[in-house]
Amino acid sequence: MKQQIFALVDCNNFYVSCERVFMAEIRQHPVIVLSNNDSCVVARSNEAKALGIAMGMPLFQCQRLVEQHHIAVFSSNYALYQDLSDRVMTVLSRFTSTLEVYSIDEAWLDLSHVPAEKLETYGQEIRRRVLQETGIPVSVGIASTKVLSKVACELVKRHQVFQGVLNLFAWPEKEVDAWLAGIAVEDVWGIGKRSAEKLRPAGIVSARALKQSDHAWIRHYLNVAAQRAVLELQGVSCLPLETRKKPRQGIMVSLTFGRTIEDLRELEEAIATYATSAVEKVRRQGSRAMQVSVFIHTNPFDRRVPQYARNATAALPAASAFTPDILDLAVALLHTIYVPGYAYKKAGVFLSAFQTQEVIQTDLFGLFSQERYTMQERLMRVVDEINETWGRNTLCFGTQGMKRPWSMRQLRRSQRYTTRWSEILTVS
DNA sequence: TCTGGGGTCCTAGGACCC
DNA sequence: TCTGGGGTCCTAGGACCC
Repeated sequence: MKQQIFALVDCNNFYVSCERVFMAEIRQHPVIVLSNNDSCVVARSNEAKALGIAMGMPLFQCQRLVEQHHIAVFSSNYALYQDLSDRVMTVLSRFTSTLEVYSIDEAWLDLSHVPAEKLETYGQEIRRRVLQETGIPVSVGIASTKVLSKVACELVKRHQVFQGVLNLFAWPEKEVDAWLAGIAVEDVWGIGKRSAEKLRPAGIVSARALKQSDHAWIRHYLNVAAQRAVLELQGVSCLPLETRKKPRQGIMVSLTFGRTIEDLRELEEAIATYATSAVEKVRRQGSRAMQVSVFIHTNPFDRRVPQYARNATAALPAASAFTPDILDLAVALLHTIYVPGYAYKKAGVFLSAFQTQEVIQTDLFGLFSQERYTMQERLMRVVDEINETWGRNTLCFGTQGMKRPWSMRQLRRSQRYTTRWSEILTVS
């Protein structure tokens, strides 16, 4: 069988790069992007990394660095990032018939159709096209397995000399092993901090040591995921490309509030808002949900306030993607777990036990008739279309509240340049 | 003062069945 | 004295990922 060729394309500091596309003045400047509520750092430019800003660091912990070095700070602008991601993926799809979109900023391409001696050039061409058509810089790692292509990408980012593309096929194994020795075992895809801690006593601290270990022993000592990582490092492909988008098995919407909430009425608004958004996602993937879960909790970081956390789950009488069904149950569940007197900081709604919309479950009494489903579906389609065209929550349910004073803080969001006419880039 | 959100897969253990 | 054994399904929790 012919050797499969995997190319991983990874957008460099993706969220930062998205902001830079529309703001020439921050292209040479340290930049960070924050998580919801402007709390933690989730993306950093190379300049910001060099200044010592760590991934996941709360903003207040690096506030001084930010001021000292005039670091540009952004709230996350998911509408912008998702749209630019879609454009990047469109460009990539022209280079292969087999594309796996792995995350918002990464994709695997099957390059088995490219002759070995042209791989490097092909990778460079991918980079050039993506940059030219979207403004996003990417790194390309080419190898015989997914894990090795991840390693290649990591090396590209560490060493300027590769100029954005590393094809591991072009290097002797000895050379590759020397590079692997410089990569910590927890930086191997699939090996996390916990597993790395367990590997240390066995003297396995680098990717090279992991590669040279006995995969059967690793399986016994850790688990099957770690075993696959070993085999993949050895060039045995265990993780195939997955091009079919599998429908989600569960859909979660959970957000930290901009401030704490004590009032049941406000919690209802939050739960209703999250439930509405979750069921929208369920409809978008063509499913109906049978099971609804709700959770609320106080701020676990705040030691001074009494803590409380609970969740509740219940099943609907029949699977539904009709917002009022989900909304009613979610709010009812909230009532079963709400206890007054706590300062709630976060809540969430989780929908699961999906069925596809082709399946119609009817019952003896005609409560869930075909007509009823059709009517509900039509109504939801109209609501979705209006909200898509005129912006989220143009049409919404009363329970969601109007002002939503608890909603998240996003003080530094850039314009949604590519998805809202009113926010399009102006040139003066 | 200030600490993200949304997923997947695997495993162990209990319930249940024959 | 001595109290089977194997299979399946479900659930909760752990680990990992971006």
